[in-house]
Amino acid sequence: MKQTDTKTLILDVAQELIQRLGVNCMSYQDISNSVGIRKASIHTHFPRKDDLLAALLDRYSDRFLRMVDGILASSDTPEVKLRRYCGLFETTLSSGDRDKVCLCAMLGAELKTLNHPLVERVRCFYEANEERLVTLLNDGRADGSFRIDEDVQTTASLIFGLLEGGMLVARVRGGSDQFHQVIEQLMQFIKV
Amino acid sequence: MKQTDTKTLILDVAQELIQRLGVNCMSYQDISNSVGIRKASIHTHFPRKDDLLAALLDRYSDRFLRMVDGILASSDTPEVKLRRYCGLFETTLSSGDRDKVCLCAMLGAELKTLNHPLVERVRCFYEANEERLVTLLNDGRADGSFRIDEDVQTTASLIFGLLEGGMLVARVRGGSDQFHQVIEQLMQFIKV
DNA sequence: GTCTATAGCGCGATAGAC
DNA sequence: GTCTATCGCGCTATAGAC
Repeated sequence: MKQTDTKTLILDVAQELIQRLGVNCMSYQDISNSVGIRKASIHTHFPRKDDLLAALLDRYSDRFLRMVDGILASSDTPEVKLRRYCGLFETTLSSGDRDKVCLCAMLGAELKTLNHPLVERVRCFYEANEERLVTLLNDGRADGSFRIDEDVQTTASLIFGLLEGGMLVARVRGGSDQFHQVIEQLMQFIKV
Repeated sequence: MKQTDTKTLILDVAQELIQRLGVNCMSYQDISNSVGIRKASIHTHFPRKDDLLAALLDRYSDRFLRMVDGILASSDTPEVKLRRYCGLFETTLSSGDRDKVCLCAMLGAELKTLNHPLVERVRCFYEANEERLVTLLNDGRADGSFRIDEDVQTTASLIFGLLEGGMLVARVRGGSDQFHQVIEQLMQFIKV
């Protein structure tokens, strides 16, 4: 049973700050205050800010996609699987101070301020999610639970865009409650 | 015939910078370089940065909602009106360097870094848009062109969330082409 | 690995001449 | 209204002691 090391604590705090404020309002000083370490010491673990962001994105992407794959591998029906997938985004929005969005939603919005290696990571996260959605939608179409016309990829883009982008909008209006209803209506559109 | 004054030029450049990079990467120095004026002179027109942002949001909101009201007041069918409304967002994404999003989409993402008077303006923009959408959807339901179940307000939130939030996601994947297809599929969901 | 100290830069904002 | 000059701050990053 290993205790949480400093590196992990730094990543935890950085992630929370970005999810709330954005990458350009997350500073080594802010992390320093929360972790209880001097800001110069952070450079021991992550020499440059891009190193920290790359490590953070890799960790986040791994964790998130592992949860998604867990859902896909379950024995649930496609409809339940899709609901559970949407639930991942709902949980992010409603957890803690209720003002956190997906890490890659914030980074996507601030994409033009990121360096190339980070841009690629965000893009990969989006693509990986849409790939999983395509699989899920095809399964649901095969067993007759979803009514999807021709272009499954576009439907996947629609769903992901609504979840990932819509949570940024939902936060402005004040809530995960409204976000939940929107997702429910999306399900009605897709269900046969 | 009045020529474009400095104040307008400053707002134009500031808007472009925010739509591309976000509010926290828009500086008086950047504006200075593009407008061809020293950065100290900008304070003559907008003493504090929040003054500039407030004026910018008011101008943007007025212009955008005037276009929306123009669409609503036209003699088009509800379906055409909705397509034209979606077109406003498509145009933003495909104009210029193809990497601009709605001003209030960026500000919504960075909401937690804004001061209260600005937060209210973003919130009002969202509400005003959803109000117009509710009207449009009710019209379409009345004349039988839209098949919407019970909760028109939720459908409006869904559409606005997909347009406003989805354009942030679409920009990452590379395009207004994909965004256009997503909107087309949304129309298929809504049409009777 | 953590600390103190500091370099070097960009930022928003102000003062005062023209 | 625009300019030059400057202040004070926060930022990323580095150097060197412990």
